[in-house]
Amino acid sequence: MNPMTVLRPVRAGNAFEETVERLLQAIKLGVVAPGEKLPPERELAVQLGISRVTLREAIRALQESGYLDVRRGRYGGAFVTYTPPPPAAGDLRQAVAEMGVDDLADALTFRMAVECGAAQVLATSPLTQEQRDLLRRRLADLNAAAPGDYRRLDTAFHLSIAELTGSTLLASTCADARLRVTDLLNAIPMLQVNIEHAATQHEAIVAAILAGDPEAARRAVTEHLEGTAALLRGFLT
Amino acid sequence: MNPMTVLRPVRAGNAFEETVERLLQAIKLGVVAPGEKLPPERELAVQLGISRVTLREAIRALQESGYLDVRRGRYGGAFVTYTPPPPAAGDLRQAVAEMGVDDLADALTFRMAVECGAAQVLATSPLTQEQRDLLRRRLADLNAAAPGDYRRLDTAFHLSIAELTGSTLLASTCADARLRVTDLLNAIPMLQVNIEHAATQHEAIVAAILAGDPEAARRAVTEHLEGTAALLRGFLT
DNA sequence: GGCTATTGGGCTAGTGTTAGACCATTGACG
DNA sequence: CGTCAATGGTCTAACACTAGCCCAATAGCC
Repeated sequence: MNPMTVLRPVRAGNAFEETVERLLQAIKLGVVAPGEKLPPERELAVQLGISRVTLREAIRALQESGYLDVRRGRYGGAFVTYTPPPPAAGDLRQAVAEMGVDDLADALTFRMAVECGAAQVLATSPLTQEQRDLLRRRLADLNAAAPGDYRRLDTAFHLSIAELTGSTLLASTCADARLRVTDLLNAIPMLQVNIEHAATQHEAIVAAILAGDPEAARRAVTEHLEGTAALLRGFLT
Repeated sequence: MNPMTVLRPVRAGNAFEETVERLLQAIKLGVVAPGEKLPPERELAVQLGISRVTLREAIRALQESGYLDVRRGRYGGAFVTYTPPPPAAGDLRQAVAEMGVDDLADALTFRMAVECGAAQVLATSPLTQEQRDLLRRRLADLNAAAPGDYRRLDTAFHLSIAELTGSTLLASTCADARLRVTDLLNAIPMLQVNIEHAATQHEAIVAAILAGDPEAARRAVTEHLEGTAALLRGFLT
């Protein structure tokens, strides 16, 4: 048993760095959509389990980087100004290079495993009508998405699969996995063909889950993610 | 998208607590077997990314709890004294009660998803002869295990599946998932029937992976874990 | 039997983090 | 047009954590 698997760093960095990372997650994944604001500092600090001082440092850093617009007074707050930049040629190659070959392979493998696992588990669970409706609604939202909202709603759709399993651990892990490839996904131009192709695959995933067919669910998710993974791996020359 | 999924606590506790937890993982999972010693403090502190002072506090706590025997001087170190206690009647019920119903369900779901995902991914990958041999060796070790070594080698076998995918993230996640049910597994008496049953299932998992059949791998892991999960869920009354 | 490399034990000065209190600003509402 | 509740901005004292240094014990080796 490889000791590095468990005797790895206890903390990824200091509290400030981890907080910046976490807020960036919320922004980039669209948990807090552009134009919306983060919860009040006092509340958010409690949720994140850190002091308000540290939280404020992180917020200031994001403000200076142009992700947030902070306004004082009642009805004020930290408003999200970030919108994913439209991908330009060369962005993808650069994003892959920044990430590093090993980390990319790791991230893709990780995502494949946890998302397939989540879909399989959900397909095995008995679902309430409410849960079925939620899943279908997320899919419908995605299919009706305006171009600027597509990535965010795509994330929401994928994450809702993990969230519906009822496992907080699994949902967090899927969010983490997704985040590790967000910058790469944002660097891929959205072509109409691809969106239509993805829509078909999303339908297959939902159908398999609702039919309670774990194998079909697993296969549909694999196929869906493999498309992106293959594209990105193409840059691992 | 549920904000709680991403706006959750940044840190599980202070550095001391997290370190104790991590070392306990290494000990309970058998990463450091009974009688062996942890790496030297200076080295371990670097690996864990914490100061030696904090590490020493954690080690002292584990020493006082009877997990470690610390000896000074050259050839000294922190030796593992802990061996999993033989399960007694009532232990399981108590362990389940300590954990809490929701956390147990969460942990079981989580483990099911990530281990199935790992097995599926590994079955999809092209494996070198070396990797095939390692997997078979781990299985053989487990089958030849003395009673006192069974759990540790079982853990090693399960984790090697995730490690062989080459994804550090996935391996860590599986280790984490396994740990969350370790205390429960230790409270289950090991019956010869169960061991034989498990051995058959382990063979099926390895066979599916070596055959490159992701679906069979997924099904075999599901079946294997479902046995334990069903048993534990029986205490969720 | 002494030497010495390796290891745990302990100290200190400096930095990171927290909790809590109080101040400043803002915009809706009466 | 003033009030006020909600929010960001700031300060301080206490605590946690770190890096680096030196001391103490131990077991093997010559």
